[in-house]
Amino acid sequence: MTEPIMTIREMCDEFDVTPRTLRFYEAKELLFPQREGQKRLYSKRDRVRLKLILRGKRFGFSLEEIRQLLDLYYMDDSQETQLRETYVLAEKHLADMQSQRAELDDAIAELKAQMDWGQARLKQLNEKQGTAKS
Amino acid sequence: MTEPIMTIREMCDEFDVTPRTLRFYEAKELLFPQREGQKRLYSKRDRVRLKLILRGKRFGFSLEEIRQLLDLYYMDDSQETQLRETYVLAEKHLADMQSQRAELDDAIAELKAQMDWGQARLKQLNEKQGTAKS
DNA sequence: TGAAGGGATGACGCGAACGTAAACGTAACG
DNA sequence: CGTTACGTTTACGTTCGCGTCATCCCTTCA
Repeated sequence: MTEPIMTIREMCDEFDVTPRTLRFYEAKELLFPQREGQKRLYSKRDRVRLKLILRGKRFGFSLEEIRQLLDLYYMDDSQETQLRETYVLAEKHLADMQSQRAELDDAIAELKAQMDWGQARLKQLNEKQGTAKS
Repeated sequence: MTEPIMTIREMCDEFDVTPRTLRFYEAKELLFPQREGQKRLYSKRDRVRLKLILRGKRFGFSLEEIRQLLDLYYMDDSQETQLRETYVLAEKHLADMQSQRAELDDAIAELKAQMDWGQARLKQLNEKQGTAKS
């Protein structure tokens, strides 16, 4: 299993990001690595958060949206109101992802149809050339 | 059915974008409205393209990527090489969307699990308060 | 001891995707 | 004939998400 604590460079290698990016996320309060003197040290918690950050980006969420959602995945025994608000936010997030999934399915189906059409056209072109040459 | 030809404002209302955005897309060669004197007039073709543009954005593609893909949906009887290149591009696009779909499924499942956990915590809190008050 | 390597901290830069303001055209309405 | 509404062009401004120096600070190792 991987080390419980990693340097910034190890993080960069594992997640394929630059040091600049990690420091940037920290400045934006999405990550909170511990310090050993000056140096940043990333724990498993940081790795989980970074994974979620990159996933969020992939789905088109802004860093600010992601920041708010991150608490979702580290819900501790906080106040009920806090927990409740987080839950509501999660519901919206879920709804958004589900609708995005539906749209994605549509888009995939449409694209496939277009590609079938294109393939048919290519086949037609090949046949024409084939007969012309023979 | 909606008018075959629309002004810039009608387009904005229908697709919830600003005039600036439509002109910007035109400058980037994603849209090609006809002109009546100075005024832009948008045909059904433009509406189809705009819909695809917005969809592409939703899935995290850049305007430049989208521009290249748009030809897919209006493949005419162009050169074979052109058609073939477009087809290859489409395959990549499709692969990307499919992997995005898979990731999205994972993310949805994880989020649901987290929400179940949160809901259990909330229930627990309510019960405590309930017994305390009774 | 000094030179190299890894990390930290500003600070400025940059491309994408528009926002916004200024200045102009023109068509219709009272 | 003025003004109101809608559209156009030009151009500079803005936010996001980092990239890219320049400079500094330890640590280590020959």
